Amino acid sequence: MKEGPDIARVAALLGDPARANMLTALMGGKALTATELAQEAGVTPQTASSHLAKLEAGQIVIPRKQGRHRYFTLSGPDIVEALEVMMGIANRVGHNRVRTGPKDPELRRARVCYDHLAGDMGVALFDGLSKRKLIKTDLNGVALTDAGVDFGNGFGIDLAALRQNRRPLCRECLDWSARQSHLAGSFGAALLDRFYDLGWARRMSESRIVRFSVDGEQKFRELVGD
Amino acid sequence: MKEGPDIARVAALLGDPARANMLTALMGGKALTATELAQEAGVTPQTASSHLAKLEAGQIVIPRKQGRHRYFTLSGPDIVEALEVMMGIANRVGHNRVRTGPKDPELRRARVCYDHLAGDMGVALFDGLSKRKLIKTDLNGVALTDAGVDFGNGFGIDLAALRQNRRPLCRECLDWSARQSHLAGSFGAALLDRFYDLGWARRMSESRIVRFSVDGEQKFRELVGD
DNA sequence: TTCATAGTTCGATGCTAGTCGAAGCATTGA
DNA sequence: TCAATGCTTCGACTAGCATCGAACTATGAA
Repeated sequence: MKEGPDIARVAALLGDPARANMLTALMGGKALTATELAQEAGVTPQTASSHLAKLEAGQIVIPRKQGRHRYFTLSGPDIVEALEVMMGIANRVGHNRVRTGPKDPELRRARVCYDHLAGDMGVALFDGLSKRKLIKTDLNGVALTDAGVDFGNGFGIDLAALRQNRRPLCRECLDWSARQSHLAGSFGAALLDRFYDLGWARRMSESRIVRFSVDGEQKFRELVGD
Repeated sequence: MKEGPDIARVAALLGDPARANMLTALMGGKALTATELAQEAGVTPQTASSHLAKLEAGQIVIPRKQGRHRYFTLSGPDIVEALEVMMGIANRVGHNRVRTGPKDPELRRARVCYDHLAGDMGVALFDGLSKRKLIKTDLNGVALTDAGVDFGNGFGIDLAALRQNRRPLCRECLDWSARQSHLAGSFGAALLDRFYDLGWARRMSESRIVRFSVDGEQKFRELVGD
């Protein structure tokens, strides 16, 4: 190939299993150390180090030095978007991982995936909104229905503002614990924010766990029509 | 890696330069034969055949047999989306190709890129809309401004309908001939459709060339504020 | 039938990239 | 100063994969 890489270079960086595992781990939004990423990817620290060097050189991740740790984060929302789209493709064509997800039951139940709700409750949210016909899925993906727009506005979400953003309102994100879809996109993120604001749930510090209050979970169940 | 591939498998398929070239060629929306794709990728037919077999096995492309030709198309809009996102990333981090694009001057000037306008006129459209402040670019990408919404509706585009779709309204797509951005997304596609409807331009059959009428080009120039 | 074209399969080659063990820095804490 | 921890560099091994020449199949045309 005389012509340089371009897409191929980016895709190749995401195309190694170890690196892909690291990047999906980083989708949680939390900065992780090199050692943590090595564990996530299931490789030795040496190997991880070489992968991280490549990802850094390709500007897929950015490192931040703190004491004797190096914390890594994704270099931008476009990386998350790329990972989400490819998860969708992998899901569509049936390339599914054997991996069943985290062991921690709280993590399996409700956690943050980048900026939206994942885990069993994330899946329940997606299914509930579908059943109530507030979102609909077709060949192209997920979209808000008219009823969904009314619902969103009534729930305190400024849909007009969200639409200003390029980011799609709704997107399917494959849940790596439940292996079903949950709701991503700016609307998915806004919903989680409202859950926080309404006091239904709060994010545990230093972790991806989202913990619902008893009252909040009750309200959540009503919302998803349980 | 004990855990299976998932994203990595998809990304790896897009991560080879020859395959990436083929796929970008297919973004034009036109079905291409194996030989044409071999030329696009700059490899021998044998090599192309092996790549196409992989892409087919990974369900990235779908083949259609016709006479003694095999025509390939992308397996879905999500593939286009993935390619677009990765083009955006490659552009952001400065992984640009040396390749300067097609030689045919008509192709360089105005052509279809999947379903929107590319080439010099595509770039002019993007720049013109930016200059008139109908679209704005920020960290997250491109979005319609309020003025842009008014413009779109006035130009005969049903923005409300477009928003029903999950596909982002606006997206930057890196132009491989001009090496600058042109406007993709559902709004970009709708604009090109309007150009057709208004008789400003028409798509040449069996080619990606978009040919503007004299009058149409005049109107187009006014539109982009030249 | 004969020839030309489109495409694939096979086999050989050569290169790249992922992997890890061992050793080397660097930072922190005692 | 010494030890422990986090991370990287070096070197060696291996496997996989892209690549192409050559031969083969299939479709279509003369």
